[in-house]
Amino acid sequence: MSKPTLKKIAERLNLSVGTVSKAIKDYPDISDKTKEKVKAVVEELSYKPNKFAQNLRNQESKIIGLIIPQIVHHFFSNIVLGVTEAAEKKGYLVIVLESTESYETEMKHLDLLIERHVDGLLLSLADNTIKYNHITEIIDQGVPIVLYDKISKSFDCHKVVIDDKKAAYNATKYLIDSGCKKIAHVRGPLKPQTTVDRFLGYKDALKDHHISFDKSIVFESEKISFDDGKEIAHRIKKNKNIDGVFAFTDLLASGILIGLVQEGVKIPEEISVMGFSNWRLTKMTSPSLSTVNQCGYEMGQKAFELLYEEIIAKKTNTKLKHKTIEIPTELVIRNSTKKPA
Amino acid sequence: MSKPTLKKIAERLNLSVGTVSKAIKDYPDISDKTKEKVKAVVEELSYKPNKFAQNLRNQESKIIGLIIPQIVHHFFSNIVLGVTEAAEKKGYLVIVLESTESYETEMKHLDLLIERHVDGLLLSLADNTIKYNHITEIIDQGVPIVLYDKISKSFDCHKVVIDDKKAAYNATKYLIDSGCKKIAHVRGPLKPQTTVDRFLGYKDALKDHHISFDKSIVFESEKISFDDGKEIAHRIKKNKNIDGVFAFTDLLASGILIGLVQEGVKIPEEISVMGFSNWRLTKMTSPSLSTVNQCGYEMGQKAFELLYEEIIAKKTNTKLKHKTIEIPTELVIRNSTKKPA
DNA sequence: CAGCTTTCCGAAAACGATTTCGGCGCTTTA
DNA sequence: TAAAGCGCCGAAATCGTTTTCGGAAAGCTG
Repeated sequence: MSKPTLKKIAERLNLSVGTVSKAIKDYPDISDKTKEKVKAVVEELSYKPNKFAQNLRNQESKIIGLIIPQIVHHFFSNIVLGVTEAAEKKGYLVIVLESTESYETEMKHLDLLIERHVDGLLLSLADNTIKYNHITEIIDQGVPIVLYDKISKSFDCHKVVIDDKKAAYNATKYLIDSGCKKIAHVRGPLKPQTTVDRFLGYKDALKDHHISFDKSIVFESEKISFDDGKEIAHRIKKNKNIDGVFAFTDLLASGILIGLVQEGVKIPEEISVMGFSNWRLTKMTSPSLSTVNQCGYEMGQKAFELLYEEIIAKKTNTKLKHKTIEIPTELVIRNSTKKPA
Repeated sequence: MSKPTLKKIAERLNLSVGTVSKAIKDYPDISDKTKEKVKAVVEELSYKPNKFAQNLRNQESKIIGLIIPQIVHHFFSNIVLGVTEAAEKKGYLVIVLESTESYETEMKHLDLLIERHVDGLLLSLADNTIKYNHITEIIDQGVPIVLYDKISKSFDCHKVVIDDKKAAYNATKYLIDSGCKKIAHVRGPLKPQTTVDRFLGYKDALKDHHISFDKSIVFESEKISFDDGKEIAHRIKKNKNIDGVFAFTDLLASGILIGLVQEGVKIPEEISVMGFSNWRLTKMTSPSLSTVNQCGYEMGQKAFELLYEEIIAKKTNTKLKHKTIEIPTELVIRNSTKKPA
């Protein structure tokens, strides 16, 4: 009738619960004969150990927490997928919580997860997180944690990142190689590391190819919206010399692209447009948008694998050297950029 | 030092664990004086009850399971968000698992969640799920479950759906009202209820407005891809009379839209295009795509609320009449459709 | 003051699984 | 034959909380 337990199996076989438990887990001090008997009953009743009891006894939940800035976002939902699948393979389930880019909810959700005794945490910092006490506290408590995507160098743990600078460098280089002489950059807000790194990659590429950096054709978008992109497109068009645009992210890039098209600019003949992130929509604009692919799925996988290392290290009481892994990016060339000669 | 427990508080105050527990939970048989003393210590040590022990004792996990066809999808990730936030308000956390539209993984993941003793389940059926034994078993076990989006009428439980038929009716009606005389429909595969319902809504709208149904301008897309849409656009263009298209989903609709534009068709002057779902990208095509908005967030919220009812009903041993809630949709009119006179 | 009700608290039994420790009975060895 | 060894199993503590039941002490009545 009700759920089978060790006790019931034990009573049925005239054994003690301890013996049954050990038989199931193949302890060497149980004879093969009783092991067989026990396993037969286990099979028959399709016994599954009670997770609540296991959790309490073993002091582990086999659950990890994943804090994500916004789930409604192609890149991030891919991360969720990568984490979940990697975790499942090792017998872990995942609780996902949004920080909505807010420091307060980040803290609140971190607390919620700690309260639930998650075995580990995966965290991407909210944009307005500038104090890290809540995180160092967690580390001090000994809870395994891995940072991904938006990280900080202020503390020591495993990290997984996109090499934004290198990716931006390559994107800009591609524009140069395809003949662009005056390449504008549309960047995001000042603070987040990602916007800074992409800007630096852009700058480095110019420098390495002897194109002088021109501050006046670096546009800053505060809101990073599609409409913002359109508005910036207008300003770009006014500057007759610009023949290439590298945008901080696809949302902006697509706004710029559509904006330019609507103003009658020929893409890519007159202006090449390059985005960043490989959002789903980039395939569907016309012309389709060249961009940089960030593999969220892979990032999620790697992040979990590192976390798993931490968890094991904690169990076995070993200290780990913390590393920072870079997930490679790749250019996805579509029709918004000219082909190199 | 280590985590505070009831025992430690009890020892410190020379009380028994039972008393401390009851003091914290404001049992009437504890004097106000001891309650105060206990609560002071609780505050001081910032005691949090151990969830593992609570779970075991109370036989509840305060976790619900959410099975979703594909998380990497605007509509579904909004559902995740709606569920998570509603659950959080009631003290529940959510474990999200993908079925990837496969019957086998749906079963596997359901099992995984049951094993973890989730307090309830939210499920959207995979497309190729045709047997329901695994679900009726769960219902028989007494696990609260609510079906959302892709449901089946084969068994009795709370359900939350979009009224696809009505929504499709309204979308088609809008095309008719704006002057379209020959409206094509691009539908998905035969089986899923959603594609059938949308098709029926389309048909009904034609009938109510005395437009004869023409089987030859109903196109079926097996893969439901952007490229499929483009290919169908080609076929639509060949049929000189078609002046309106209602597509099963935005992905197809955008493929059709872009396909038609590339073939030189003027949108919406020559052909109006209407999508379904209000994907993010619909704002960004040119022209932007008119569509039907499905509010995933709201659906997620409602689904959890119903599940919560079930959970409470189970606790209090009451039987519920099961209902099916319809989440309203709305037309989002952009530039791919003519304005009604 | 006997008998009664309150008021307040403690003991202890759950919830199930895990693991240590010890011990019984049998075999081996000197 | 006594000592030592080994194979096999059980008892019991433990994880931390919840809740029932009972009982001691205090207050109240007639």
